[in-house]
Amino acid sequence: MASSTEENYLKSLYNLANVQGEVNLSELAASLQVSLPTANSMVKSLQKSGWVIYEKYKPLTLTKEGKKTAALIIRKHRLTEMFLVKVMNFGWEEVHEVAEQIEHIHAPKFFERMDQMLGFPTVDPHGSPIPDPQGKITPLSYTPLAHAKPGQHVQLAALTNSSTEFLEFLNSRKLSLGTQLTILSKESYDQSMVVSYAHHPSETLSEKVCERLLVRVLD
Amino acid sequence: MASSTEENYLKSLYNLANVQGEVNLSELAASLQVSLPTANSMVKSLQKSGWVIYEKYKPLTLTKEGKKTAALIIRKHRLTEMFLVKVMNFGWEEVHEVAEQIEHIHAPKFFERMDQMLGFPTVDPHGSPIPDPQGKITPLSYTPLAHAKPGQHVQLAALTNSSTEFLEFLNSRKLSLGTQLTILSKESYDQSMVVSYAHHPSETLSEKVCERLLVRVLD
DNA sequence: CAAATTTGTTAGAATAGTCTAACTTTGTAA
DNA sequence: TTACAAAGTTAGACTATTCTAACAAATTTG
Ligand SMILES: [Mn+2]
Ligand SMILES: [Mn+2]
Ligand SMILES: [Mn+2]
Ligand SMILES: [Mn+2]
Repeated sequence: MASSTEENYLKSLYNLANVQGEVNLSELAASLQVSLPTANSMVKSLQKSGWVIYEKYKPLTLTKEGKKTAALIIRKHRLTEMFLVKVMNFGWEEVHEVAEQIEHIHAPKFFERMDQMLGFPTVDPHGSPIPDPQGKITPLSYTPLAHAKPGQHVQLAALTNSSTEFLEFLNSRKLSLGTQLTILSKESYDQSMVVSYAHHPSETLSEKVCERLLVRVLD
Repeated sequence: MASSTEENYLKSLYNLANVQGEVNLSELAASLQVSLPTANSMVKSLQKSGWVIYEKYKPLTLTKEGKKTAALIIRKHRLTEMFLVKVMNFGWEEVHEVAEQIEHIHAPKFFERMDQMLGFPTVDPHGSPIPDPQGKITPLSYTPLAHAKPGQHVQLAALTNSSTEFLEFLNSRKLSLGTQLTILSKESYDQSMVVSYAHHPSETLSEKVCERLLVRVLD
């Protein structure tokens, strides 16, 4: 059984895994806000437990078991976030910190019951996919708003970043998942976009924001 | 900030405190299932933190701060149990283990929201009082069923023991909080009682059971 | 390529929480 | 009031998780 600490390491490794599925020790240490030697020693111990493949000076890879364990923690995290938003009426900007703790609760039935009460959701409040009970995850293929063309109609489907500040920015603009946008224009100088949506006839979004908004193209 | 381990020690000290408010180290160690030296060293550290009054070879007492901290953890525990039963449809015999973990979550708003969704309950699913947000607890004054007299009408109000086995026994007899009982007779040989209640014209309850059932006398 | 920089490793130490073995104090009972 | 038992303490050790300082390997740059 993984400790909370180990679970957080596995989760970071899973989330950091890029195309190669490889992660540098430095990235891992930075993401968990621990020193390099701390990450180094934990990685060795995760290897002993069979969750990580590690060779001196080489990048890290999760084993099959490690990936599954990580995915199941992410499942608990995202189900919790959905539960907090849908059942307990939290805002999407308030749920991450609580979920960061509740994901470590060992009580299968607790999460099964959440899942059931929520009607077996497939995405969390930020549009990220919820791994299934076997740890399988269906990656969603949305487009960054930044890639959309003027004149297109799109619907906000997910975010590539769910920091509290970003979520509060979206709240301030009344942007939420499902919001339908029309792209009015794109400024070629700074890649900012002018969009319109319900009660907002013209809103300018910076490139940074447009990169972080994932949309479903409607036409 | 107390660690989960420290919180469990405070909670045990609080629950073990007898009339004098004093607890022996052995009781504490037994209740937490740790060795005597483990409890001894933790007690010293709780003293350093100002939660416990301790002198070599003397019984232990919680400080005012220690009592409040303990009561607030118990509050989280009992609110959680109530939430699991009322909102998430768990049985009263299933909630203790989960609450034992969730009581350590640091997220005031999470518990405030539970409280609100539950309509600010004053007792948990086993009839134990829920401390208020200031850590104040209103002790309930119920009578053990064992003290009731034949002919009396009583209502099941709380339990002095909430072990899974006992709760499953009560489930098997369809006994739950609120059940109204009529005492038919008491066997002077073994102190067992014969009672009747909805759809149960005659049920015999052992002395052990009668001691653990707390009732409100209706007439 | 050699130097500089970044990345990763090792050594050594600290804290929290736990244990067993050995010993001491306190309380009980003959 | 001594003797035994129960309760409590100390010493020493172990694992988990973390750190800083010192050093080494790998990578990038001029
Ligand atoms: Mn999250
Ligand atoms: Mn976490
Ligand atoms: Mn309980
Ligand atoms: Mn607990």
